[in-house]
Amino acid sequence: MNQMSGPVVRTTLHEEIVERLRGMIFSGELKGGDRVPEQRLCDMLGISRTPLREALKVLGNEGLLELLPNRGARVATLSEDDIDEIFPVMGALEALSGELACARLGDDEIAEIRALHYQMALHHTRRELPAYFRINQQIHEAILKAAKNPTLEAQYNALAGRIRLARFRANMSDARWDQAMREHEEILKALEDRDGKKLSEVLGRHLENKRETVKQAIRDGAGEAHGPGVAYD
Amino acid sequence: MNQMSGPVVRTTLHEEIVERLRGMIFSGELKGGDRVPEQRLCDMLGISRTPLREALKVLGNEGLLELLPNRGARVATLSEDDIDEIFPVMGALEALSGELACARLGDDEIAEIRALHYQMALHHTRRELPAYFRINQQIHEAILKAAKNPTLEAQYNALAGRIRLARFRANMSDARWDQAMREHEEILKALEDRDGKKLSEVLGRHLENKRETVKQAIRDGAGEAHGPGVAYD
DNA sequence: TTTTTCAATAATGAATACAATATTTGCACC
DNA sequence: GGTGCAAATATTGTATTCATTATTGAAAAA
Repeated sequence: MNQMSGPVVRTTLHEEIVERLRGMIFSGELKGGDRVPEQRLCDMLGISRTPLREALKVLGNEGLLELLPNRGARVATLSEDDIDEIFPVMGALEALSGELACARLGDDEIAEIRALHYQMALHHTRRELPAYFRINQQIHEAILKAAKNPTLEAQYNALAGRIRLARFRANMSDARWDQAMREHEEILKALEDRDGKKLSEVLGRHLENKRETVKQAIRDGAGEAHGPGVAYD
Repeated sequence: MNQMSGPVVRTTLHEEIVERLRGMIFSGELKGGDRVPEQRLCDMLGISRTPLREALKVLGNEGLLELLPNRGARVATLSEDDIDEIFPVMGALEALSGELACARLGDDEIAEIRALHYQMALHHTRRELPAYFRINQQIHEAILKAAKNPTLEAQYNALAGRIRLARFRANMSDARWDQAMREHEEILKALEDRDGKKLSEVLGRHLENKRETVKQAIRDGAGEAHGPGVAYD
C-alpha cells in the first residue's frame, strides 16, 4: 500500500522542476558557469517555459543559479572567497545542530547513526570513495535531522547545496580522508555521550578541514574543460 | 549624480514584484493568513499574472507565503512553535555576526553605530516607539553589515523577515523596552571594546528577550479580527 | 431546517503567442 | 586579417489563452 493515508500529496510542475534542476546541478549534468537554455530544457523535460521559468527564479533566489536580466540563467560558480564566506555560516549552523541533536536525540537515532558510522568506516577501509561519501552525507543529515528543527535544516541545506557546486569529491587526498574518518569517530563518541559542546567543537573542526579540501578542489578545477563531466556514483 | 558608474542596474518585473510584495507583507497591507488573489493583485500592480506568479514562487520558497497547489497562496502565519524554531537559528547567526563584526569593523563604522545608538536612546527617553524601532533595526543592520559577509546577511534577513510576520511592534511593554535599551548599551560597549565574545553573548540575550516579546504578541493577536482588510483598488 | 447534489462560476496551472532584448552572421570598409 | 555596422536569428520577458481544479450557490432530498 502506498500513501493511502495522510494529506494528499500533490505537487506542482514547477516544484518538480526545481528538484529536477537541483539534481542536474548536483550531479554535474549542469556545471558551474553553464548557461541554462530555456527552450532546450523545456524540450528535454517535456514542459513549457512557464513552469521552468518559475523554477529558475526559485533556484536563483537560492543562489544555485545566477539570473542575468535578458540574458538568461547560469549555474552559479564558487570562488574561494565564496567558500570563506559560506563556511563560517555553515559552522554556526552546524554547531547549533550539534547542540540541539545531543539535547534531543533518542537511543534509536544514535543506533541508526552508529550503524551508518561503521558502514562508512568499512567503505573507508576499502577505499570506496563514492560509497563513503554517500554514507557520510547520510550521517550529517541524520545529525541535522536529530536537531528536530526544520528551519535549521532548510538553512543548512541551502548552504550545503551551494557548496556542492564546487563538486569537490574527486579531490580528497588519502591523508585528508583518514583525518576525516578520525573526526567522525569523535563525532560518534560525542553523540553517544550526548556531549553537545564537544559535538559542536568537533563538527566545527571537521568543517574547517572540509573547507580546505573544497578550496583545494576549486584551485585544481579552475578553468577545467567542460568535457563530459565526472560520474560520481 | 545618480548611478553613473558600476554595472548597469537592470531589474526585471518579477524582482520588483518580489520586493513590492515583501513590502506589502511587512507593512501589514497583507496580513498573515490572507489569501493572495492573483488577478486582483495584477490589476492593482498593472501587470500580468506571469511575473506575479514567478514572484509568488520565490516568496513561497522564502517561507513568507504558503503555496497551496490549485488553491493559491496565503501569507504565512507564525505559531509560537515556529518562533521557538526560528530564534535559535537566528541566535547562532547573530552570534557569528557579533564575532565577525568585532573582528572587522572600523572606527568609522563604530562611530556610525554610536550615533545611531544615542539617537535611539533619545527616542527611548521620549517614548517614541516607532522611531525607536526604526533606529533599532538600523543598528542591527549595521552590525550585520559590519560582519562583511553577504551570505550571513542574506540568511539572517530571511529569518528576520519571517519573524516580521508576527508584527510584534505594537506589543512591547515599558519594562521590556527599558531592558532592551540597557542591552543596547552593553552592545555598544562590546562593539567599542571590539569584544566579540561579549557581543555574541549580549546579542544572544537580547534575542532571547525579543523572543518572549514576539511570542507574547502572537498570544495577544491570536484570532484577532482581520479588520478593515486591504483595499485592492 | 439541514444535508446533499450538481451545475455555474471563479481561481489557479500550464501552454502558447507576442514583444523586447541579445547575439550572431555577413559584408563593407580600413 | 581585423573593425564596425546592420540585418537576421535566437533568446528572454511579458501577456494572453486554454485547461484543470476549487468554490459557490441553488435546488432537491432527507
